[in-house]
Amino acid sequence: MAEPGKKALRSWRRLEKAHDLVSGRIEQALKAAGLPPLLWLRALEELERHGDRGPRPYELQTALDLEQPAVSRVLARMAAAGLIARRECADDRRGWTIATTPLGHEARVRAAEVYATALFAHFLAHLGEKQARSLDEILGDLLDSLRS
Amino acid sequence: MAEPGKKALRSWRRLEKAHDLVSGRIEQALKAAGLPPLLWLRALEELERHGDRGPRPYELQTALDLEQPAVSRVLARMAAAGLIARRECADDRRGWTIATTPLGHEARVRAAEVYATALFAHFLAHLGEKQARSLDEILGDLLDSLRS
DNA sequence: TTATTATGGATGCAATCGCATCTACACAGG
DNA sequence: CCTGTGTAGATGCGATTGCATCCATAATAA
Repeated sequence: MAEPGKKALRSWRRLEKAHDLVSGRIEQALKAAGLPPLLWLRALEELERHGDRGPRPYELQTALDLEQPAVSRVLARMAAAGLIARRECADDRRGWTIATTPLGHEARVRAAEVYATALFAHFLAHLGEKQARSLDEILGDLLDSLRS
Repeated sequence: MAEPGKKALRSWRRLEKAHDLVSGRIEQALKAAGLPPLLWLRALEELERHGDRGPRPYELQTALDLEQPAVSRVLARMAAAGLIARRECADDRRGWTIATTPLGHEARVRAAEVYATALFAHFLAHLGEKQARSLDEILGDLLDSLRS
């Protein structure tokens, strides 16, 4: 193939920079509001999605795309903070199921709000309708291609 | 303003994921080749750009977009690895100028090669010419808007 | 049953980062 | 010359991560 082209190379640098800037600002907004980091929000959202019987840690691993030790520690911290609770798992005594506490639910609601606001302020507000659609499509194709 | 729109929201998720996937793979390629991480490569490239009289640490800070302590430590590690050398700064005895060693130069060349190959394999090869141009433009506008 | 292997989770260790702080030198003003 | 303020860098601390390892239980097979 011919030279990658400067535009293409530059697009990667820009993607990196945009990611760093936006996620940095969102993280900062959460911290400023006295809320847990994005990762915890993701975990709480994933819990909520599971209905009555909370998921097992290993299920979160794929959903959050983390290494197993990372999951173990995040959950330990969240439990220590009172946002989740360990529930005995009847059919497998090695593991446990994750239950959201009322405190955890409240944190999730507030964090989601702050997150949405920050994401809008630091990303969505800077994109036109057409640009957003185009970006979504290009990145969707890219991800498909990367995973195949 | 109206609802952000699902496409727009999704585009952020996708940008995050694409960034994580691609940078993860590049980092992995460097490690597999026994080479230092991306950050070191960035630093070495920045040094090369400076010509004869190497830059001061604080100059790298803005170029690499790092916190000051991070710069201090990266440079300490790179010096320990023999890739750079501290040179006394005649006109300011608080600081020093950074000099690339032959070893550092060689590492930069090899890392740049691996980096380019990995970036192509894990990013550029998955983008069409038109998509790359569009991505570059959208992200360029976004960054301009974010920084203003 | 018992031995083997696989799997869910936890933990020890080294490396790294953000934040606050600290030291040393520079550059004023008096 | 001396004192106060600013700036270049380094360092201590707590938090987090990746990697390897370890423990306990499950599942399978002999």
